[in-house]
Amino acid sequence: MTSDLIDDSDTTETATAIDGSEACCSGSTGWMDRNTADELAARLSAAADPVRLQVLSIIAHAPGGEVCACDFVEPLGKSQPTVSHHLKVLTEAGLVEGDKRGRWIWYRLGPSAIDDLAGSLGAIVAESAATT
Amino acid sequence: MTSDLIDDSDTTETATAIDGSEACCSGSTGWMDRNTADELAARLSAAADPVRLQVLSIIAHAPGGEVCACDFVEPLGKSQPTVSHHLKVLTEAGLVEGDKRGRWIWYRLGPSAIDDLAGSLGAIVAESAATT
DNA sequence: ACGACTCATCGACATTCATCAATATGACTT
DNA sequence: AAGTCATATTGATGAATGTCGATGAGTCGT
Repeated sequence: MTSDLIDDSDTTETATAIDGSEACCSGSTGWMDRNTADELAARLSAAADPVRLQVLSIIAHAPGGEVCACDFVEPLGKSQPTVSHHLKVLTEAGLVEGDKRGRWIWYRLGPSAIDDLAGSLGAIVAESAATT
Repeated sequence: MTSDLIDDSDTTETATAIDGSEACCSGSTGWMDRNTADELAARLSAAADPVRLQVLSIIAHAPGGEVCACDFVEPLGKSQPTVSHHLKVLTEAGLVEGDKRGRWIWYRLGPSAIDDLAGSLGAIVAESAATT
């Protein structure tokens, strides 16, 4: 096993912070541990849906940056329960926030949540530049 | 319907380029159409998996930016077919590329594919700054 | 208080997906 | 040619997910 062209001892020792402890220098010496991967994957999964991406886009294009929940149903062509479900997923991921004002709920983009997500993605390849 | 506090005529006319034609000014006037959302969601879904994120991270941290396929099995703790499956998904999404050299296949990150993905995500909120 | 309206929840269903064991394919070695 | 090794494919299975109809939980106006 292990192509034997890379003989850096035996594998599996590279993943750090498996026991929950932070990596020493905050930059992390090894590759992404499972806990971090699970967390990032969960946030990415919240965004990796066409309907939810459209929701985010609609909010981003709305004057004032706010959209009433009821105004998603018709443009998306999905039922009200389905839209409600997607808004819940986005909210739990922190990608959007909802303000209940009277009878309506106004949704806006979570503060820098999408940018943070994009940054986390870019950080993976950023490590590559350092190693290469 | 439609909170009637936003009375910009009737909805559903905002989505452009549904018939495949590009938006006029490349900046797109309306929100993301379904085709674009499907495509972005597909690429994001390829990255939205803990095992595949670890694969990307392992490659990014590898000296030379290349990793033999066989060197994923042990660190990931997944079976060889499972790893092969994930590498296929990542390859089809353009996130990684594989070079078959002799008996082994060496994987490296796709050229700027991850950055493009992160950029597409950031572009959503970027539209928001323009509208707000 | 009643009715109308907005949104969330529940139950059900179909689809997709991650995973593995078994097997096939292809490449190098002897 | 036979054997060994690396990777892909197949088939099966259990879990997660997107979707909707029906219903419930609040909120406003009359």
